[in-house]
Amino acid sequence: MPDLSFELPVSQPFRFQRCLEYMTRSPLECLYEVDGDKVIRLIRAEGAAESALLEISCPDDRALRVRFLQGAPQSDAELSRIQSYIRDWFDLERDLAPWQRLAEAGPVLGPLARSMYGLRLIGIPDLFEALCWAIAGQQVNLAFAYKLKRRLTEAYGEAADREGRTYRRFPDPAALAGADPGELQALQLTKTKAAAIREVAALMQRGELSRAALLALGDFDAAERELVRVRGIGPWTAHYVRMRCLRDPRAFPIGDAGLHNAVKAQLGLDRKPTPQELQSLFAGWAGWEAYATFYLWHSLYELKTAALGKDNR
DNA sequence: TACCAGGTAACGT
DNA sequence: ACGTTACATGGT
Repeated sequence: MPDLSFELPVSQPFRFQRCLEYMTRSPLECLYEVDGDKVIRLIRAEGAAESALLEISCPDDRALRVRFLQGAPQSDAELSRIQSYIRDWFDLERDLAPWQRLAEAGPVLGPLARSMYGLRLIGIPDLFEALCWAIAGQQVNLAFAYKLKRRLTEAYGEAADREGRTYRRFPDPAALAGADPGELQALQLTKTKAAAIREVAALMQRGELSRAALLALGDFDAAERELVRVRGIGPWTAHYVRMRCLRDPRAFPIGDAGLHNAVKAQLGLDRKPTPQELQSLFAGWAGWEAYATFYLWHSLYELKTAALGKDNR
């Protein structure tokens, strides 16, 4: 196969390694492989007949280099959709300079914004994957959420092998719309989560719910109202999807337990912050709530790895 | 055993 | 429109 590749430019601030650090936060991740300075992922462009295995690297922090390891786009439209997917995944279109200035200026996020310089809000461009990930993650710790995602993916997703490794794609709605509820519960999803995932799958399969349609509403609050109509999707899940899939910079899952823990740690509180405290804290980052949340989430992970490093010494 | 985890629905007032 | 409560399930 000819060496098919393309580049996607990105403006500063951008540090590919920082993004990879975020992406390796869980050894249980099953939808991509981070190998040193590159990521490998199986992707299917919307409407494409076959999936493509892509390798993404970034030698100079100025442009992502994307190489097709398997499969090739069958048309310009297909190539363009793959490019959009990757721009979306790494939030390449965003001008991060205003965020960097804003965050660095304050006492709470200043140190974080400097140590995480160039970290982009890693997205989940596929709406079905984003919703299922959020639903799986409701009220459970992250490790267990990853296990649920892995079981769903291994049971219902497509796989491709290369050089002795297996790469998987999150299941399509069609695969889960008809899934047996008992079978989903056997994966340790609760009844509520199983039902919510089946409902989302059915809606998407019937074309009654799509990322394009949500974005076409032109208003993230309207998109949220659509999402919340589905039983099993509440405000947290809706904001999570606004943040990581719809790319709403103002998404703000204010009830999130991890966010509470992160704010508690950053402010040195002996208790979790109240909603009022969160509101007034985030008022300082108006317009960038999603990035503030993302950086705070990641600060928790850095705290944990720092603690582990100390134990291992 | 109790409590928590990147919540939600149902039901009170 | 709000505040409370029941619920579900693995991890620590």
